[in-house]
Amino acid sequence: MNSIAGTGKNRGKTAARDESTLRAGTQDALRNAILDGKFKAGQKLVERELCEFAGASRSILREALVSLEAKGLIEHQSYRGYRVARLSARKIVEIFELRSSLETQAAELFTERASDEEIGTLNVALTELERCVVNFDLARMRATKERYYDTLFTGCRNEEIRQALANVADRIYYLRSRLLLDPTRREASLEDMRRLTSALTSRDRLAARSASLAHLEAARETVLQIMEQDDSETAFRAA
Amino acid sequence: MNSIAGTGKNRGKTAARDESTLRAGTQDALRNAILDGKFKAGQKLVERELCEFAGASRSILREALVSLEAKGLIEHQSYRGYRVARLSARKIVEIFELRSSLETQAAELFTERASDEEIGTLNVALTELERCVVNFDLARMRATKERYYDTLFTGCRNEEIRQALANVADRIYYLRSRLLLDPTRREASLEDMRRLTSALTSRDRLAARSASLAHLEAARETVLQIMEQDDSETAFRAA
DNA sequence: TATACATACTTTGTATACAATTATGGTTGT
DNA sequence: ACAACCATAATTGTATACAAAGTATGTATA
Repeated sequence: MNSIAGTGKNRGKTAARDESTLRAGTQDALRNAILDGKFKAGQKLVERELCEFAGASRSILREALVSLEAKGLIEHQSYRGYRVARLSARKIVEIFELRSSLETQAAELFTERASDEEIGTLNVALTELERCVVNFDLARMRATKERYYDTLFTGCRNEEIRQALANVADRIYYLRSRLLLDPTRREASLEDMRRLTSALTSRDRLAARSASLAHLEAARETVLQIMEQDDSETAFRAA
Repeated sequence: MNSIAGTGKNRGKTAARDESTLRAGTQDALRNAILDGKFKAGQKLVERELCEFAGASRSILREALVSLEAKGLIEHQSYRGYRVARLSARKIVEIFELRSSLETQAAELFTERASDEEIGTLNVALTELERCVVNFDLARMRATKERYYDTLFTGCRNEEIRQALANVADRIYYLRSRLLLDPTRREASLEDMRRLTSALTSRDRLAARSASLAHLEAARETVLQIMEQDDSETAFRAA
């Protein structure tokens, strides 16, 4: 009946998408629910309930599910339906390796293709980031970091890589807040980004590559630590 | 009606997939039709006709289409339906850069994780490849090359990267035959693979990276040449 | 306790209807 | 002949009902 998708209830938290069709809106509503943790990892997704939640008919809902499955956000088993994707420690490592490979390539390409304006944007964002760290302004920090990476991934002038990175980001989105909050990491991360920014600004391809690699390696280590921490029980189970 | 999907008519040409549900079978049938060139780039895909072709109902068919769209094999426009994805020269370059990034990462990881058996398999495949080139046995060459890369992508022990590479391969599948046929490229390519295999065998990460990069760069150049060649008209149009 | 069975529920697939939008082809006016 | 315009057909988007197949669950029985 009444369509929730695209009518405001599920807007604003994460990026707005193409909601020109009901399917796109439904898909976006589900995606947001997953990213926001409304649907938790491993949770069973029952079609009937989702129809109600999204205000969509079954046809539309199922198409949305198929698309989300293709993007790796949910899993499917025959006659057992869909559930929110669960990430084992191994899977997370794999995704980080994938991300590493893409992000490093993006950084390299950026040095050759980005406009001077984009380089300027990076530096502005970095400066703002420094302020945020000092002021413990996490919300602004989050937004600024997003702006920084948006610029980086746009500046590499490769839509395929940008898309793939966006997908990867969605899949490990739920780790983000804890990564940002990690106190030991915060200063080191900033230093990494200073190095990266400097390399990108001077358009030094090799330096950009190595800075990017170092940053990602450090992030990966932090994630693994976090995971060991709450490894004992919840959330993470092998597929 | 009678379901064609998964009943033999569309089997054998390309890899067998999960056909446990009709949807999976339908999706696979369409994918094969696209890879085999039965549906050509840019061709309009009319739902009613596809239903008949795949022997599936419209609901199932549309789900299959949604999935193929997510994988980048077909494009969609609202109220204008689906068509087989068209690749502009720019898009091909982007995909090659994506592939480059993934494949070099795979090669690097292979040097650290592959079993000695896998390294053996690579060397056997390489030897066989040499023979194929001498004998102009293109069919066997194709199969052997597939075996080589399967081994490489499995040996890197990263399912995410393997999957992403499989996707990329699908999207540029139709270029493959022409790449293999290129006479100037064939010897050079073999030399590239000798270098790569040697680096992988000695588990030399850096050498593997640079060999992989060189190989991909050469392949990219060849593709661009081929494209300029038949650039004048058919097939390739900007999105 | 363990097995078998009955039952309810979920998923999968089909068919159908109708609305929304686009494509097509012809008519008209110039 | 040619352009704008309109009526109609074709296609896609959305919704719903129903049947078939498989899964999950709980109960009775050995």
